[in-house]
Amino acid sequence: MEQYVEALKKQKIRITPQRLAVLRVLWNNHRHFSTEEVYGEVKKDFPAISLATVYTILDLLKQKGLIRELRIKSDKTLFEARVDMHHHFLCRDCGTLFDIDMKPCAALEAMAVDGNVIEEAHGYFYGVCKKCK
Amino acid sequence: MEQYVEALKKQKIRITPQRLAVLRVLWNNHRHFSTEEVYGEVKKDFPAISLATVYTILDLLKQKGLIRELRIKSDKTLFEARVDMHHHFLCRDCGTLFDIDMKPCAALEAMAVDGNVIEEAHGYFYGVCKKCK
DNA sequence: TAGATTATAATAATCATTATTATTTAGAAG
DNA sequence: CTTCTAAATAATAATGATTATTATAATCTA
Ligand SMILES: [Mn+2]
Ligand SMILES: [Mn+2]
Ligand SMILES: [Zn+2]
Ligand SMILES: [Zn+2]
Repeated sequence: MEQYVEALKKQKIRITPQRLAVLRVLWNNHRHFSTEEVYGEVKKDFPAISLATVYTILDLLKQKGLIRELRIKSDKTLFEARVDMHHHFLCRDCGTLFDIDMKPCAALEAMAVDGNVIEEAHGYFYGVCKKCK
Repeated sequence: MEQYVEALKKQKIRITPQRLAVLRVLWNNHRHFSTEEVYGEVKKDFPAISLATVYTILDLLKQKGLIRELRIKSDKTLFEARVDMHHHFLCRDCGTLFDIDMKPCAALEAMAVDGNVIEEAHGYFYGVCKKCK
């Protein structure tokens, strides 16, 4: 309860029940959520919340670095609690989406050496997972 | 002229002026195109073409592996002629999008060893390019 | 050259996301 | 604790990229 308040205060974000609820959903479930899914979860405890508000809050939390945005599935944007660098694998058979932890890739170093500044790196892998194979 | 026909035949795709025109745009310009941009280019030589047709053709060419699809910019899908593995950098200042050539990352090997089959790998990098820095 | 199959053009529909705005709320100041 | 102002929310409309529909036209096989 208090950890969410702390996190928002640290980013100088006003404390509202809606924001706490959204943050709680993502931090309590280490999965990848679409906006609609977050909306569905939050509504359980907060039936009056508006979908537009969920969109706004997710965008805010992303800007402040409290959550991360994903664009691996064609249509919908996804969000997750993990903000450390990791990548994603999407199985084209079962549709499962899972995290991939990897060491900093050599390519990143090369870019930096070349003079560019990399602030974000997303590795999106598509294929067939070991279960489906 | 003949190379486009060859490419389509090899994939058992019916030859139509519209398909040749779309393929020509991408193969003659090594850039990243939105669907609207392809549409604009094709219309110069083919004023009667429909935007919906361009969407359909781009999807077909992608399925057949003749072109590649990109989803690094938030809203619009991009397409390009290069189908070999390479990655992309998007500068948040000037908006420039450029290719990054890199050796197969160690992460790919790790995935394969773990039993998954990777069919596609997209590295999306966001930051500030050397010009803007 | 004919005829079945497939593609195109025109247009409507979809649907995720964003914009708008009246109302409500958070939090600072007294 | 109460007041006040800036900011947030709810409700809803608008946007815009993509997809679906369908009548017409073109491809290509035999
Ligand atoms: Mn993840
Ligand atoms: Mn490229
Ligand atoms: Zn699978
Ligand atoms: Zn730049």
